Amino acid sequence: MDTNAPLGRKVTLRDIAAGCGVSRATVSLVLRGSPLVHKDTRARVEAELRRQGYVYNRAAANLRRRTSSSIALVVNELANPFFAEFAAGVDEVVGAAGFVTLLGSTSESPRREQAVLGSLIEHGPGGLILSPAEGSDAVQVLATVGAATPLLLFNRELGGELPEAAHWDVLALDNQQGARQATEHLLALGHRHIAFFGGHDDSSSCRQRHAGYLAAMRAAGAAVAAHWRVECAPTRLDAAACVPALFAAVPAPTAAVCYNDAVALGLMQGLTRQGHTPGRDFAVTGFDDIAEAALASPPLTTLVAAPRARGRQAAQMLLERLRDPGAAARRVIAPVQLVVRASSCPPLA
Amino acid sequence: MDTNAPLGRKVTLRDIAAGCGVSRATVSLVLRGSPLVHKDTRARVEAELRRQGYVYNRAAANLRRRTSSSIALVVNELANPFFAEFAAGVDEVVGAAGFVTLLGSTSESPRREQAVLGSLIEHGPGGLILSPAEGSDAVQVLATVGAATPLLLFNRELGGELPEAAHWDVLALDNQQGARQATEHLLALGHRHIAFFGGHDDSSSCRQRHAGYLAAMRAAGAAVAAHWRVECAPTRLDAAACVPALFAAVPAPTAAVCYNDAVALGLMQGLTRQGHTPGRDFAVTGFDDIAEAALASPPLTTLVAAPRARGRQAAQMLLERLRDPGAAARRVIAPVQLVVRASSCPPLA
DNA sequence: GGCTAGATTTGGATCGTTCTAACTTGCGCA
DNA sequence: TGCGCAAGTTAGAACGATCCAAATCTAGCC
Repeated sequence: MDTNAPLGRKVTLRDIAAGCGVSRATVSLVLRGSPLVHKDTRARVEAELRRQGYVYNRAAANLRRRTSSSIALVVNELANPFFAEFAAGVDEVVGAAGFVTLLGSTSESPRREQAVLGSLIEHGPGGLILSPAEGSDAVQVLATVGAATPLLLFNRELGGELPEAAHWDVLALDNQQGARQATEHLLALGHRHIAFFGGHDDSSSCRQRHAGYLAAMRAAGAAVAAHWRVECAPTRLDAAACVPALFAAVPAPTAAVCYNDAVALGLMQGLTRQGHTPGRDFAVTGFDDIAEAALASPPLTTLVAAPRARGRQAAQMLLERLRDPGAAARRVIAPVQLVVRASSCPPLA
Repeated sequence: MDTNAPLGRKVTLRDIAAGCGVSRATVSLVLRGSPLVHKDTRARVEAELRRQGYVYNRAAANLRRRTSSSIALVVNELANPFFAEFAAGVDEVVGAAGFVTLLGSTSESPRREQAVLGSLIEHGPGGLILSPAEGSDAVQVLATVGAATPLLLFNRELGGELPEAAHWDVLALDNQQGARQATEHLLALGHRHIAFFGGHDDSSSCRQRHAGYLAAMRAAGAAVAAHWRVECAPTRLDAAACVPALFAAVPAPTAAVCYNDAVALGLMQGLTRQGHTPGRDFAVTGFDDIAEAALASPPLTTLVAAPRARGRQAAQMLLERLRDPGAAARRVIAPVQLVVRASSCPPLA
C-alpha cells in the first residue's frame, strides 16, 4: 500500500472508484460488505483499497447517516485508580461494540466539567457516561448535554434542583448497604462502640454510607455517641490528623467504619502514632478496596465495588439505551461485597 | 433555550439562519467570532442560537476545513495507575488546547492494539500518542496508522524491523540513568555487593536499567557476581519466590537495585520471610514510585517518573508537531528522580 | 426477437459546515 | 450626478461519505 501516496491529500472513495473504473456508490457498498456487489467487482475494489492505502472517514459517514460512533466518558478524576479501572471497563465494552471512547477528566471542578461537556458534546457522541464532579449542578449539566444525547450517571447524583423532565439512567454503588454490612460485621465480632470516621456529609456517597452505618447500629440496638462521628477530608493525611478526635471523650470506640480506604489507611496510621495497634486493639473497615488495601499492615477489611465490572456495566447500559431510546429510565444500584481481612479484629477481652 | 426543540432533528445553522432572517454564512461567521459581522446582527444571531439551543457540529466543520480536533491516546493498560496518571496528564493539555482525547486501551495485546488503532484512526485524529503493547510490531503499527497522522511513542520502542523512513517522535524515561542513580546511591552508602533483581532481559526497559546498574558498578570499580543478576516476572509474587537465588552463592549481596517497585516490594516480602529485615540488614531500591512505595514498611527508596507530567509533556510534544509537521523527529529522554526512603540503609557494620 | 425478472451498477442529492467570490449598501468626494 | 471604497452580507460549491431512484445488464422464456 501507500505506493504512490500524494502525501497531504488523503485517499477517498473517489480515488478508489477512479482507480478501478467503478462508481463511488459501488466502492461504498464494498466497504460496508453489501451482498449487492458482484464477487469479481468486490475483489477488484478491495485490491485497489489496499493498493492506495485507503482509510475510512467515519466522520463523513456519520454526518450523512446521522449516526454516531463514539461514547463520551467524563470522570471526575481519571488518575484515581478507582476511576481508571472504571474507564478501562467502559472502554473495553465500548470498543468491542465498535464505538470509540471520547475521554474527559474534570479534576472535581464543576466549571471544568461544564467546559469538558461542552467540548465533547460538539463531537456528537452517541451517549455520555458521567461521573459528576462534587457540586455539579443538574440544570447546568442538562443544558449543555441537551436532551438529544442519552446520559448515564455513575457513582454520584447531580446536585441542585432537578428539572421536571429529568430522564437519565443511573448506575450507583450500594453505599448504604455496604456500610451496613461493614457495621454488622463489626457488631458480629462483638464490638458495641463503633465510630463512623471520615468524609464530609455534604457528599451524597458519604451521607449514604453514614446512613447505612446508623441503620445497622439502630437495628442492633447499639447506642451512638456524638464524638464517634468524625468528619475529615477523604485523604490519608487529613484522616491521620483527625484521629485524636475519636478519643476526645468517653466511651472511646473500639472500632471504626471508615468512609473509604484512603481514610481507613490514614486512621490506621494515626492510631499507630498514638500507640494503638490496628487489627489488634482497634478494628477498622474501609470502602473501595483500592490496591493498597490488601497490602497495608494489617491488610484492610473493606468493600469491593469492582470498578472495572462497573465500567463494563455502565457501557452496557448506555448501549442498550442507544438501541431503545424510548425505554423507561433505569436506576441500577450495584451491590458491593465485604472482604474480611486482618484489620477487623474482635474487641480485646 | 430548547423551548421548541423538535426532539429528534438537531438544530443546524440553517435553522438559526431561517430563524433570524440571515444567511447560513453569516451565522457561521458569528459562531467563529469573525469581526466581519455587524454588532447588531451578531446580537440577533446569538439570541437565536440560545433560543433554539444550538450545538455546534464539529465533525461537519472538520470535514469541510480538513482539520481535526482530536488526539488519539492508546495505552497498553489504562488500569495501571502509572498510565492512568499519564492519560490524565495528556487529557489535561489536549483539552486545554481545545482538542478532545480519543481513548484506547490494548491490554498489552498487539492484536488488540491493531484493532484499536484501526478504529481510532478512522475518526481522523490530528495525532496519536501510543504506548506500545509489549511485542507490538513497527511495520504493522505504521501500516494502520499511516504516514498522514503524526505519531508519538511513549515509554517503549516498537519491535520488529524498522521501516526505512520511520519518523515519529519519542518520549522515553531515562531508565539507564535512573538505575545508575539508584546504584550510585547504594554505593555511596558503603555497599559493594549489590544485586540487580527482577525483570526479564527481553524487555527493553529492563535492559536499559540493567545497563545503568552495570555502568555505575563499573565506574566504582565494584565487581559483579553472576548470581547477583536474578531474572523474574515483574510481579510481586514471582519476585518473592525468587529471593533465595540471591543467596545461593557467596558472596551474598547486601543490597539490590530492583527492576521496578512491584519487584522491590516482592523482594522485601521474600527477605522478611527468610528472616532478613529490609531497611536494616539489606538495602532495596525500586523504580516507578507507585502509590504503595511510600506506604510499604519500610518505605521504598525508588525513582519517580512523574507520569502525569510525562503525559502533559507528551501532549505538548504532539501539539508542537501538529504546528510544524515538517520539523525533524524528536527524541526526548525524560529524567527520573531518586527519592530516598528508609528501604535503602547503609550496610551493617 | 421481444419481454420480464433479477442482479448489478450508478448519478445526483444530501448530511452540516466553511470557503470563495461576488453582491449590496451607504457614504464621501470630485 | 457618478464613482470608488469600505463594510456587511450572501449564494453556491465544496468536504467525503451514503441514500434513493433510476439505469443498465444479463438470462430465461414464449
